[in-house]
Amino acid sequence: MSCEIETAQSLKESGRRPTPQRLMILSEVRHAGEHVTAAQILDRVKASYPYIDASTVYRTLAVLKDMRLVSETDMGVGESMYEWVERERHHHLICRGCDRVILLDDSNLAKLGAELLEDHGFQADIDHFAIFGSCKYCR
Amino acid sequence: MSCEIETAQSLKESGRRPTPQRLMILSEVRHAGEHVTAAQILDRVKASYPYIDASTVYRTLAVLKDMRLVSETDMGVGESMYEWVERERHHHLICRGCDRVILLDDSNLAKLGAELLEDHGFQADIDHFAIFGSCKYCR
DNA sequence: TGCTTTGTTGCAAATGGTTGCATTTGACAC
DNA sequence: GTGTCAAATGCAACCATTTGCAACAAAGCA
Repeated sequence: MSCEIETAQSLKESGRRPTPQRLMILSEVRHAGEHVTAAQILDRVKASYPYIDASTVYRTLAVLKDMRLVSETDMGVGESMYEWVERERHHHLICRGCDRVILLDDSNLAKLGAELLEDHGFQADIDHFAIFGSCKYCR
Repeated sequence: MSCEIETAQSLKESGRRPTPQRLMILSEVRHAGEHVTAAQILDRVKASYPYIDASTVYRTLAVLKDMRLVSETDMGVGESMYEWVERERHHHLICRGCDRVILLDDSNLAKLGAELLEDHGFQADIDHFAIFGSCKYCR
């Protein structure tokens, strides 16, 4: 909960309040490496503030998702994975056969986004996709 | 539960059993119009067979999804929507602003699928995508 | 300063969906 | 038919997530 002044400002500007809870949560998401689950965030915030409730975590993540500061992705395990949206956008190809996860840079999906904009005037939020299928070894 | 002999055969061929429950469920999905929720299927099957359990519905839908006979899509409402996979594949663009749903034919996503196959040898199961974003009126 | 409005929280309860397990059923071989 | 075995079912318990609500706390305004 230190270098989040910028995000706090964005929250304020959209008529929301940068509460301590929210700052703790967003700091955790931001400084966790790749993907984190809501339960992990809850645990980590609880370490410094044990009174936080799971619903607050989920609600905050929804707000951050709305502001497109975090992405939520269903990677096929029981829970959603959350991630701070960095400048380097990426996606995942997930094999149903061997559960292998292949990293996919943004080029293919950026192309799709451009097409949707051109063909339908639709600005697609393609931040972090998980595409299921069969990898080359399992086909 | 009448014209499902063909599907029953496919079930058998993949070492699964075409049980009455499964036939009732798949008949409901097939003859419901576009998208149905698991709860709707459960209700409708219960009308003729009240002992059916929700878990059976979910498990059967998972099997049918596995066989790529139905698609499961998160359209942004709480529950997943299920749909019989017809020859005409399609997708949806969902506006976060006005909740408008734009029908999208398969061409753009088929192209993406072909690219993924070529670039990564990955056979993507792109049966029924829901892509969120902003429509031309809300941008 | 006090009053009101609005956003946020924590709690509890509900919801959608999954899982473990004992029991039942269907398919197949003898 | 009868026995065997794996697959499928129903039930109950469970898990992740959402919702309703009362209490509270900023922010805006008289």
